[in-house]
Amino acid sequence: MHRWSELFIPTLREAPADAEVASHKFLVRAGYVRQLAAGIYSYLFMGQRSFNKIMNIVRQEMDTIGQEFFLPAIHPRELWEESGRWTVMGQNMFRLKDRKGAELALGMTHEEVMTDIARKELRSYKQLPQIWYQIQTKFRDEPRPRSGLLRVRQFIMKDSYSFDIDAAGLDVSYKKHYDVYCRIFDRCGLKYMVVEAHSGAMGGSLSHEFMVRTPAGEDLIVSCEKCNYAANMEKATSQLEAVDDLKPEGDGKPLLVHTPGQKTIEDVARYLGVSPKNKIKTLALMANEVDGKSGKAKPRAVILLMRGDHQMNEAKLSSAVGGLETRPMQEEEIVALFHSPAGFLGPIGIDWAKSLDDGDKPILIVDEALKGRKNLISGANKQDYHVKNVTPEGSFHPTAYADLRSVVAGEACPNCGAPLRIDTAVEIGHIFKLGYKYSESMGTRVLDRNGKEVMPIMGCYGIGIERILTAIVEQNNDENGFWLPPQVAPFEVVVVPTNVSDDKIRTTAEDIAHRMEAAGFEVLLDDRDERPGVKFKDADLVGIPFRVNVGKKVTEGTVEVVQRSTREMRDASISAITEYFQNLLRPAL
RNA sequence: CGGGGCGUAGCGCAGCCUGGUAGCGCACCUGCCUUGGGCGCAGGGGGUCGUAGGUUCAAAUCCUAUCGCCCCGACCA
Repeated sequence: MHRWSELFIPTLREAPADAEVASHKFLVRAGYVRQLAAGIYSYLFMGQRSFNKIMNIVRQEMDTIGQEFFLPAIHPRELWEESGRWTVMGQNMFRLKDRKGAELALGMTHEEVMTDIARKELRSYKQLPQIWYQIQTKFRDEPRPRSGLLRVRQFIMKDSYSFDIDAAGLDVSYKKHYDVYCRIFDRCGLKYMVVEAHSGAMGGSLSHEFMVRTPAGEDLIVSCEKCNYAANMEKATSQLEAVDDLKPEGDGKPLLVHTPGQKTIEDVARYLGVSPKNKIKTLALMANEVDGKSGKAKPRAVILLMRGDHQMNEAKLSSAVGGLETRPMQEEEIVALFHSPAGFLGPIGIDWAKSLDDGDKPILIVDEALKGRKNLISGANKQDYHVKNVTPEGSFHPTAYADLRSVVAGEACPNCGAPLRIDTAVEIGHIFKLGYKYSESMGTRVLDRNGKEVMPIMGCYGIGIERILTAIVEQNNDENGFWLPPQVAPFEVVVVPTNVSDDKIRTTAEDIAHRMEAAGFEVLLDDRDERPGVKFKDADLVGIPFRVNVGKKVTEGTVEVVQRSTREMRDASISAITEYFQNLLRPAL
């Protein structure tokens, strides 16, 4: 029997001053967690019970498609050098040395370790497919931990990895994860959405994120009001309304116009009496290209053209340039390439690369929204001058077209045309087709049915355990506290005798708690000698979905059952209390 | 890493400007009282004022350095 009087449930009347988001405030106030350092938390009794229940759900569902492992948290440097991520991960990886001076890292994720097992053990297509998973602590030295448990430096993740003989096999493993993730989040009582995600620079072909809408979220997701279209901001697109092109002026060839002192898009558009939609925005960047052979970084100019009223999206840019790092050009670099000061840049008159591999020539990437447009206005690469009659493919030739533009709320859904909305959200799960990256770099090979050596194709799949709890709290709270669904709550029912000095009330509460526990319910008996108000406030705070008030009505043979989420209160018969909760919590049985 | 803010009792805060050896509410302990929404009364315990150095007869208070935490931004396969 769990007696509140004997447990450590340190509830607080006030939240710590540095807690901002609801889940942080309430998980601390409810005595679930305590902070040890920035982004590092201790999980106390109530928190740990809840995490255990969440992990059990994850484990049960994952066991239907995969096998549970438990891998080390400490990894040798050499392993991460093989995949190339020892350097790629940079400051985000916690690193340490052992007494002999050997370098180690705390695992941020486990592709390397899993792949190491795979390459050493897997020999034949007959051993595939495999899905291996674990529930393990991950370490990431986040530049800025924040929002309580939402962005931390040590956290629990369920991560799994699939190995398949071919892309069709990966499709199956991927789909299995997709379905299992839906079941897991459904069982956790979450309202979530699945969005197409930016698959990164690592050659991944497909990726979905499982997102929970909440103001506390750090990610932006775009979704359609009408159809089921949903995508990460980094991936989202929209239908654009057609724009009327300007009429050609003069002979239709590029025409120099004097625009003294007019530098910004708005200035120029106003000065020339046109819409920014007919103006080309020129963004000048430098990318750091790493030479495959020498390993040396060399700068390469990357110029972007966008419609005047559009905003560039960093992640889309990153995809467009194959993951190269970019930075804005310095003034001297701009002058060197365009022979013009910033503010009057344009694509005309420069020898652009024909492809990304075209020597050292500057790269010109043009946003899809400019494809097919005519008679635009761009800078003239000359102080105080712009050019009219600029037409892609006619006046200049892009290296490539790409989607570079950030979607704006209210634009039309690419599927159905209804308005799109943009919300902040928390990522609770991510599934990802990895492809051959690790098989390739770390040398995993098996023989196919023809006896030929082939690389297995991989997928990786993650769920943030803490984020499930925090997302639920973000979704289910009011001014008094929060409520968890019974499947993930530390207790299903809290039994509250209003006055433990009253023998009848106390013994009835004891009896109810014992009978319910015997019937298989997770019950917390609040046997503290406190005033009812104190106990009710605490009961409301700590996330338990049902409360049984044992009070004066015991003389009538009844108690009150309160549903935390709705505040709905009903009388229930003391003698039939276990049946009451059977119907409520175990309806199938 | 850039910008801002904060470190005084378990939690929330005042005191600092104008130096004189630390206070309030809640929590905690004891007793009485009370028992349906954080009751009441009385008594009590607890703080090297983040740390180190400096100025001064005297530093929570002024100066310097440093550490930590929070927020905004950058970053986040």
